[in-house]
Parts: sequence; structure tokens; C-alpha cells
Amino acid sequence: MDRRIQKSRQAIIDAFMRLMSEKEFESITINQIAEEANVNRGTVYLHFKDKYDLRDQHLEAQINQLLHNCMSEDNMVHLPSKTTLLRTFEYLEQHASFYSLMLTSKGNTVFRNQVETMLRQKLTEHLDSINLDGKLNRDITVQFLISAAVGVLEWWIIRSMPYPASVMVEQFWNLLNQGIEGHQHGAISD
Amino acid sequence: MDRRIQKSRQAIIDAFMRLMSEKEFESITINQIAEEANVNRGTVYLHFKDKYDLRDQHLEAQINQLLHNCMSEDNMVHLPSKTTLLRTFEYLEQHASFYSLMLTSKGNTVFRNQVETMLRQKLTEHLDSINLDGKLNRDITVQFLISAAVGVLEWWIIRSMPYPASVMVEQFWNLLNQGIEGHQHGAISD
DNA sequence: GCTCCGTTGTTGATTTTTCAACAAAGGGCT
DNA sequence: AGCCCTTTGTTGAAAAATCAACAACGGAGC
Repeated sequence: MDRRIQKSRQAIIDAFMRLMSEKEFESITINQIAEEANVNRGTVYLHFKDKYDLRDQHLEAQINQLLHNCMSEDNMVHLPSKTTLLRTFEYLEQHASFYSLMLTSKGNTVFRNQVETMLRQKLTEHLDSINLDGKLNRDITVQFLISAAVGVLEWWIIRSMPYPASVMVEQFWNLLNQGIEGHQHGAISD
Repeated sequence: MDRRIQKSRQAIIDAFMRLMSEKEFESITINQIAEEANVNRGTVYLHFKDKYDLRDQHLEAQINQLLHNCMSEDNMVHLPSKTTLLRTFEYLEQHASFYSLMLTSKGNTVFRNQVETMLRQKLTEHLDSINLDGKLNRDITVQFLISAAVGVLEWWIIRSMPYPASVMVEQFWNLLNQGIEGHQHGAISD
């Protein structure tokens, strides 16, 4: 509502991201963030408890945006449709700088774990809200999807997106819906 | 001193310049400026009396910077040295967008007149401060320099700087110091 | 002429940001 | 260990920006 809040928050977060791209997270100080954001040091503390809170809040916001973008406005029985999947990969493509930072940073396990934790929570909520097929166990399904998705996404991003989003979606879609059935023993996969 | 002052002023001025590049000055409203600057309308009035004040203050600041850059740290008897002249042209090169806007705007006479007025005042002050050679009349010298300088600069800028700054300086320097003497009748000019 | 609508410039109450100062804690260096 | 310098997190007073509301003005269109 008040413009100043948004401006200051954004300036701080942008500064943080800039610093993340050239320094290790632990070596970044509040002073540097404030200076880079051209904001008084006190202002940083008005918005964030400390630099961990800053990192977490930003990460959470990004994940929320990603999930919102991934599973919005769709029939979404219990698995994403092909079009939402494509939107997701394209979203990742556009925000590559952020996710690349989060995954390739030397202390990436922190971020990876946080990403997985958040994804797990959100996905569990989602599956609960749509009354999952009785044959599938919720927690196992969640874990399966998270591992597959995060693994593939990490691979894709770290390797600088060697295939276009459309190809990734096609492949991922096939694996998700048909498993490896019909793709074994040199069977033709289109 | 207070960061907010600088930030707001700069945001407003930047917004104004952006609008100037696509609209006529008279058709620009305070509302548009505030919106483009992402600043409350009241904030504009905190810094500027009205849009004319905004235009004038910005123009004055630019001219001051230009003059400061043009005749600083030099023996500067009464005419600029070659190096300061070069600095000036290079300064203009870097701030081309601003000066181009000021000179090519459809209502350019306003700006032109203002530029000349300010230049006249500053140049007169300067010539007074250095006790001009008795053989040269102050006001005539001022008018001569202004006309020549502004004319050449306008020509140079409007034609998108067809020659590099160094060439402009060389030519301008020769004309300033030797007049056309020695350059007539096909005499070699290097 | 009249109405409608946007712009203008101003106001006052509220909120955010700034600055300077502080004590406490941490890391590096001798 | 001791010293020095930076960082940290917090505080209170002061300054700036925000928002909403206002009356006045002016132009466009009926």
C-alpha cells in the first residue's frame, strides 16, 4: 500500500541477489546489503530480522510464485497438465538467474533443502485438497514427485538449459504419465 | 544528506526526461511525472514548485555541471585550453541524450534561450573574475563565444555527432585562436 | 451556457525511512 | 591473552514521503 515499503523491500532484495551472484552467502554482511541497496542499515532491520530471514523470505516468495504459476486456473486432477507444465518450465527459463543462483551456489544444500521443504509442504496441501486417488499413498507420491521434479530441474538449470522448455516438458510428461512402460527395449519414443 | 531527498529528486527528474523523449513539454502533466517516477504526486510538489520549476532546475544543474566540467582545475587565462575543450566535448558526448532532447525538442527555442541565458551569465561572471584583456570588450566577447559555441554544439548534436570529439576540438580550437587567418585561399589546414 | 472530468496546488494526519548513537559480540593480528 | 576494528541489533528523535481530501481552475463536449 505505501509505496516506500515496496521500494525499500525490492531495493534490498535486488541488492542481496546482486551480492549473491559474486559472493558466498555467509560472507555477505548487512552493511554491504544496505550499502548496495542504497538504504539505511536500519531499514534492512525494519523489513528483515537478519540476513537469514531475508534469504528465507525471498526464497519463499519465489517458490510461491513458481507454484502459483505452475498450478493455477486448471482442472488439475492430481497431476499437472501439459500446458501448466510448459508454463512452469518457461517460468523457470525466465527466472533462470535466480534459480541458477540458488542451486549452483557453493552452499547450495541449504537452498536445496529449503526448496524441497517448501515444495513438500505446498504439494502435500495441494494433494490433500483434491482427494487423491485411493491407490496412491500421499506421502510417497509427494516424495516421488519432488525428487523427480527437483532433480530434473536442477540438472536442467545447472547445465544451462541444454534443451528448450518444450522438449523438457514432452519428456517429463511422458515419464510422469506412462512411466517407462512402452519405452523399453529400444521401443520408439516420440 | 537524507537519502530520500536524492532518490526522490532523481526519480522525478528521470521520469521527466523519459516523458520528454516521447511527448511535448507542455502536454506533460504532474500526474504523469509522479506516476512515471513511482512517487506520490505530493512529493513532486515537495521538490518543485511546478513543472516549469522542474525543467528549469534540471536545466540549470546540467549547465552548471557542464561549465564546472568545462573550466575546472586549469590555468584558464581567458579562453579554455585544448584539454578542457576536449573534456567538454567528451562530456557532451556522454550526456548526448539530455542535450539532444533539449535542442531537438519541438519547443526548443525555450530551452535554447534558457541555455544561452545561463551560459551568458556564467561566462560573464567568469570573464569578470579573470580581468579580461583590455583590448577585448566583455559583452561582445561573451556574445561571440556563446554564438559560436552553441551554434557549433547544436549543429554537432543535431547531426548525431558526425565527427568524433577530438576532431571537433581541433577544428574549434583553431578557429578560436587563429580565426580564419592562415586558413584562407586553400592554405593547408592540419 | 452548462456539465463533466481531469489537473492543479495545498493541507493535515500518518507512516516509513533516515541518521546518529549505543552496547555487545565476533574475527583477525601481534 | 589482549587489542583493534567491524559487524550486529536496537533505540529515539527528526525528516521525508505517503495518502486522502479539498477547493479552484480549465478544457471538451453536449
